Amino acid sequence: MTDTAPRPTLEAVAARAGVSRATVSRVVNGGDGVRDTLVERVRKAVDELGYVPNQAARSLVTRRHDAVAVVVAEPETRVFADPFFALQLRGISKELTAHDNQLVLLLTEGRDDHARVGRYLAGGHVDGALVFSLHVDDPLPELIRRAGVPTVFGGRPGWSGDRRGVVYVDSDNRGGARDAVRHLAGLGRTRIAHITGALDQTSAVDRLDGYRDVMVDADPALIVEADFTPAGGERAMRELLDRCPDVDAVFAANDLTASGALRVLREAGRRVPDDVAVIGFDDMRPVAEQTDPPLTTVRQDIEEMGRLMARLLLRDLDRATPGEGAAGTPSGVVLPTTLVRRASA
Amino acid sequence: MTDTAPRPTLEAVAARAGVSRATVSRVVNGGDGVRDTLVERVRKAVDELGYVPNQAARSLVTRRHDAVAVVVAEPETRVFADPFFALQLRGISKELTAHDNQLVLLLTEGRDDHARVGRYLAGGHVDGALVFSLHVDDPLPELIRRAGVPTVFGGRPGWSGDRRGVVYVDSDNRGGARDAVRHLAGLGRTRIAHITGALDQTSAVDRLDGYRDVMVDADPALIVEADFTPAGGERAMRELLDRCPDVDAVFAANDLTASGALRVLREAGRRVPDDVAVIGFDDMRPVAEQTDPPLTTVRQDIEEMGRLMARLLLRDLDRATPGEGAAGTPSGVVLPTTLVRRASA
DNA sequence: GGCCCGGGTGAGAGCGCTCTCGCGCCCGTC
DNA sequence: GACGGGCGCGAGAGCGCTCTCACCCGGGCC
Repeated sequence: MTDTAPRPTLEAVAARAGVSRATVSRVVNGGDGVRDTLVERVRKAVDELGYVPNQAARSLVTRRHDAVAVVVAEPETRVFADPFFALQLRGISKELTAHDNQLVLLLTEGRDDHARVGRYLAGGHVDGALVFSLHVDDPLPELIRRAGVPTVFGGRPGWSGDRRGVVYVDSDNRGGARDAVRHLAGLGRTRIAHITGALDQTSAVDRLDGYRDVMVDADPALIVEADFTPAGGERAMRELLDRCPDVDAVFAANDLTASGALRVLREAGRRVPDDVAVIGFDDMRPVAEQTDPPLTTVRQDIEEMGRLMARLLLRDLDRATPGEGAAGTPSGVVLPTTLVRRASA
Repeated sequence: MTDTAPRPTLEAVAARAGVSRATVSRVVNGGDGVRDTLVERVRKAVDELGYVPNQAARSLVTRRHDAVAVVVAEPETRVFADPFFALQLRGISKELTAHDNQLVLLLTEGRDDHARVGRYLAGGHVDGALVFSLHVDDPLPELIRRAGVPTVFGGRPGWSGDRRGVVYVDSDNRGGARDAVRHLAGLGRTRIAHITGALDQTSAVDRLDGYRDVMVDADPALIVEADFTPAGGERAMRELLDRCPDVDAVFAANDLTASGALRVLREAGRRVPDDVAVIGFDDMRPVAEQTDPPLTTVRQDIEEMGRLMARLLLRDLDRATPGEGAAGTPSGVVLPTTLVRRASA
């Protein structure tokens, strides 16, 4: 089966159907303005020959690629530590597939790669880009702006540059955090602590803000900075127990952090939730369901985030004029979160 | 910044450098056989104009795309439940990037999608494919064979079709399983059980085989089938305790399964590792390190698997004649595993 | 019955690149 | 100093497609 049978061209189909290349082209691209009998004949020829349009030739003239780049910053290790990434990708993929677009994945690794990505995007190989850029100092957004490629960001971008026309999709980190803390307060807890995420990411900042929204005049000692990792959660929890032995609830910036905190609490002989109630964030199933006790946490619809990002981008691409006259475009879409009650709070 | 400045073409660069298109093309593609002074002039013009070659035009004539498809079967939920997928992708991405190849991600969702993937691959949009196809009855391999696209599989393909010339990369599931079981035996355990994975996947079958290699005349009651999930692990462990209350060690097909088993053991009041030693497989960090006690497990170098797959494919693509005369091609490459000792065994 | 209008079709010009040729020039050789 | 061999370069064709434009033909109108 290694016959390198030359793939049939438009020309071949045209010859077989007894029409011109132009007519075949019309049929292949929708078939408007072609007599039914001819459409039929051409379709038949296409089938018989197993004709598949040459995308390269098509792109050359249309300047359309029907391909979208998904850019993921690797340092975003969080992205690799949990199924977040996979789920988001799944949402994106579904949406793109439904619109016959391909997904070109660009994983970046440190600073050097930014240039590569910038070059690639500027090179006009794809029609648009979906970018996950959650760091505050990320140079990527600026590069992308310069490349002039329609883009939707995943997560509220935290950089300081020109923000006009920036489109992003995020979950309601702040609202979710508020719900979590309110839930703890509703349980009668009064010494509610917060272990933050890495504060160079907007999601961590937003969750902290949500906590503060509810705990308006919280004891500053109840806020400990961590980094979204279990080890960070352990460290923070130890510090917390040391500083505020009377702590009776902890809202952790994510489930991994919560799992670390949980371990330290157990070691310290504190019962969860009786002595200390704990809530996480993300609803990372493999973690949240396996902790002891299972973790109460804030769920976000990750797959839907991906879908939405893709949908927004495609809508943008379909607008004939990619000019930024798109006044109707919302610059940010925020998806709701829900509190998932398990045993830890 | 929405200036749709027409991207410079070879022609433009040629004009600016005062040479012909052909010369610019030569320089852009390596610059052999061009005088240094001219190379210099052309490079300068390229920089000044910010010239980026039009990939579509290039592909049209070279029939090369410098792009590789990565096909992941979605039903492979396992792939989404752990960082396996992300890590493998990372390895693949690194290797492809190093060779200036793009990564086109194809996520399939049920049967209907197979046709889509087949069409895409047959459409000659990519130079090759990396396919994760771990199911026994998967129709994908056959489709791919017919598409005539150079392909490397991730995981030993389990299908029953024509196997000649099939290239795959796998970890040494069988050897790793042997190591795990031998370790348990070395601890003096005699009633060593095995909770299998989903046996329609070759990895599960191979791990079971490895167990059997060591436990040549194992009590069949010690083998319980599960499905790679924590819930499956719980169910299997309960059954096991019921059937063989004297069980003193468990080798679980993966870490998730082990975590489920661990929970049941704790509920049943069995101490780990004192009463029952437990070993997992995969070294899925977020799980293996968070269990109580931390899980002894078999680690595989997942990222390296990805790299290797990409490397094999690229090597294949570089061979001018893609004909299957490649007698030197190993049909399968198996990566070693290592036992990671933690507290559970 | 001639004219015009319009829908359906085909001819042909490119899109931006690569690659084959062939020409010219410089060097080495006798 | 004439000649042959190569190396460096440019001209030009063509990859497979889209899209504009002009053509043809039938029907409605005056």
